[in-house]
Amino acid sequence: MPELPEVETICRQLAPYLSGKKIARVKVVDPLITAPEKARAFSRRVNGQTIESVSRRGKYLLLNLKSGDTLVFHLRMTGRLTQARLPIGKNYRQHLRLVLELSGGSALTFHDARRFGKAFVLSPDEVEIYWKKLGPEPLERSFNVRYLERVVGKRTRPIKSLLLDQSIVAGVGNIYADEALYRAGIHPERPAGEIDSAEAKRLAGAIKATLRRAIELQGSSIDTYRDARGGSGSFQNTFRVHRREGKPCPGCGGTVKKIKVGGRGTYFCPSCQK
DNA sequence: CGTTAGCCCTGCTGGC
DNA sequence: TGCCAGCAGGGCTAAC
Repeated sequence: MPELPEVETICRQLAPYLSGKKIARVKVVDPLITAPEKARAFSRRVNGQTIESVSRRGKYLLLNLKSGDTLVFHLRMTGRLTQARLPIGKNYRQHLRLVLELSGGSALTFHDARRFGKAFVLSPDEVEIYWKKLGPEPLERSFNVRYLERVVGKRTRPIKSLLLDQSIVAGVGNIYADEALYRAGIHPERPAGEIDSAEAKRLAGAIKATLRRAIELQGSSIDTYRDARGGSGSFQNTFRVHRREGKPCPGCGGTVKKIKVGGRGTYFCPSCQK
């Protein structure tokens, strides 16, 4: 469930930690994490490489290698990237999936309880193709009212499903879709095409404001999320509706409801969101 | 093309 | 108290 704010937090921490360091050794503890690429092929492309910079695209964390290749991580539900020292301690090995041993005795570890997470390498050509499938970054200018009005078009799917679609906008997940829709006063099941321009304006603003605030608070630490230094975010303390079923809506005092939208647990206030 | 359902995984929750 | 079915969900693919 790490979404844009969580990956951004990790990215900002890892940038100074990893930049300029050399990957001295790769240990693929669980080959499922690099699948379908074989652990050996993965290691060959990463081993000995220098990390030039660290960046983010949507929910993907990117290590830009000197070879021109990009080492891509996706944390999915329970993935964790952590700054570590060598050797990796015994009680640190539960759910350990991948270790990048770095020059100078430091390391980057990848833990993942549910094994949904991914690590893979893309060539410059592949990167270009890959990012084309993703929508704009929600915090950039290109994501605005006009864009939102255009993509809702005459689509019939629920607006929340549209927001979760990474080809529409990159980085919004279940938490921030719920919170942004609440902030915009829009019901998550509203057919996207019914969103008018005033609502589109509110929604674009709500998405940006929600993500910006979440980044300031270093993300939401619910379930297993921790940042690259093992720390917690605090945006979860400001949730208006997400995971607050049965609790009072901070706006009207009514009761927050939980439904399923596109197979995802969805929280909203029936009286504030129309 | 647009949309939806099912699958991958395993720790945790809720019901009995 | 102990057990276990079922839930959680991001992104991909298949199917409609």
